[in-house]
Amino acid sequence: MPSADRRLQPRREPRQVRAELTRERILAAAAHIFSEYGYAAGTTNRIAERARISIGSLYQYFPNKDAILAALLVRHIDRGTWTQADELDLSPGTLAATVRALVRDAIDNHSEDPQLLRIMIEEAPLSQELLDTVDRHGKQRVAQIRDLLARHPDVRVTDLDTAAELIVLTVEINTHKLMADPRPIPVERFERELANMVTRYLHGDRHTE
Amino acid sequence: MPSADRRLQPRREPRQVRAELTRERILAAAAHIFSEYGYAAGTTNRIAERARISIGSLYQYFPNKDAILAALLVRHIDRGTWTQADELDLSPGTLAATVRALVRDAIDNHSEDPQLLRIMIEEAPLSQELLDTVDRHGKQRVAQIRDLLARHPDVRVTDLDTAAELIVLTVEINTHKLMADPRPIPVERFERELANMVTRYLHGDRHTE
DNA sequence: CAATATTATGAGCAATAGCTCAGCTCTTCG
DNA sequence: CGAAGAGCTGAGCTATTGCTCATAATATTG
Repeated sequence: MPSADRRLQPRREPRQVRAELTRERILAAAAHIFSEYGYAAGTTNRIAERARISIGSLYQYFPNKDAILAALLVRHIDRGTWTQADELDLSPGTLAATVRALVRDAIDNHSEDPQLLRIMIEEAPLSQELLDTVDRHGKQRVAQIRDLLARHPDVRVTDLDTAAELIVLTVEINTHKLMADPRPIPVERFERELANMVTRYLHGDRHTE
Repeated sequence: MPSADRRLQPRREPRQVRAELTRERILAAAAHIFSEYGYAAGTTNRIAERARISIGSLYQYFPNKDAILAALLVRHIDRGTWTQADELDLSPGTLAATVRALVRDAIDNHSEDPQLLRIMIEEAPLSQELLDTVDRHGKQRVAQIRDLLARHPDVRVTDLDTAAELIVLTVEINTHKLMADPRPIPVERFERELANMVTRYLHGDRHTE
């Protein structure tokens, strides 16, 4: 009843089932369109067309184009399920297995729609807020891995902070490229070697220090 | 004298010094603008403005916006100077030093303008031709590294193809992220650990195989 | 079955971008 | 000097895109 000039968030909440469905349709369509055309060429009209709704309806659910991609990103982050440290075997002699589990996690979390993911983080003009969200999750993940390294008896690297950062980055990013590119190398082989590399790094050895 | 309707390449060749200078000015301006605004928001008008020439002149040197970025990319690739295998010490016990040289190479080649480089390969709509050029250089680099691994007596990994691919990707991409991000970790530490990781991987060890 | 709230529609506005072209200025050279 | 061609100019055309709004359709409620 008061202030008659809001309209910051188009549509407060969907009240009917129909609305929920439409919202989902938009997101699904957007995922397809962005994935196929990229962010810039993935126009809102194209998204509406694919969702089989009018462009006007689309803008009742999202205040602008960026918000659509933001919703997709948040959804992806929320879905991302990494195995927790307490589900892992930390007894001596199990480092190789532990690392392999981490690598597999990364691959699983990127297998859904690698192309879309790439576009979300590489092409999209992420708002500061979104960037912060992504960053927060990244830092959390690094801290988690750092903690794991600290607990595992087989780990012999000294600079745990750098190691954790390096590992997360390496695993994440190699997975990215692996999924996005037309595989130049079989996934299993790549997975095995990537795990090997990380494992050997963590074991430390006499040649480097 | 014949066919009066070409005009595929605006401006065949600069005949006067002035023209060369203008061309350079455009490229320099474009590098700045793309680097600051990104590809989409780096408009041709902005580039012309920064180069202090008219928009019309710009289009006498480049047929379209993409061509400008293509020129920048080609230039970067051409400039990229990787140390050759025959400049490296391949005697036993030198693997750590060799790897460190490779890592340093990567960092050097990205230190000029990391932001621009990121935009060139991540945001730009590269033509198939350009993609091929990039790809060709990538493959060449991988082959080079594979060869190096095969020659070096300290290398104990068996799957050289996968190893080469993995190393190039890892080093390249870690460097990327390192330069682009507001450093969360000092460069030297990261460089050292990255080199350590690769070195230990190549040495192989008893824990993995 | 009204009356009201919610959801859907799509023509079209405003902004912006890539790019053209008719004509100008400057350089070159006999 | 002066003519011819190389190089430069920038208003503005064309196309596209994100997004609005007046209106209609559908759902809900009393």
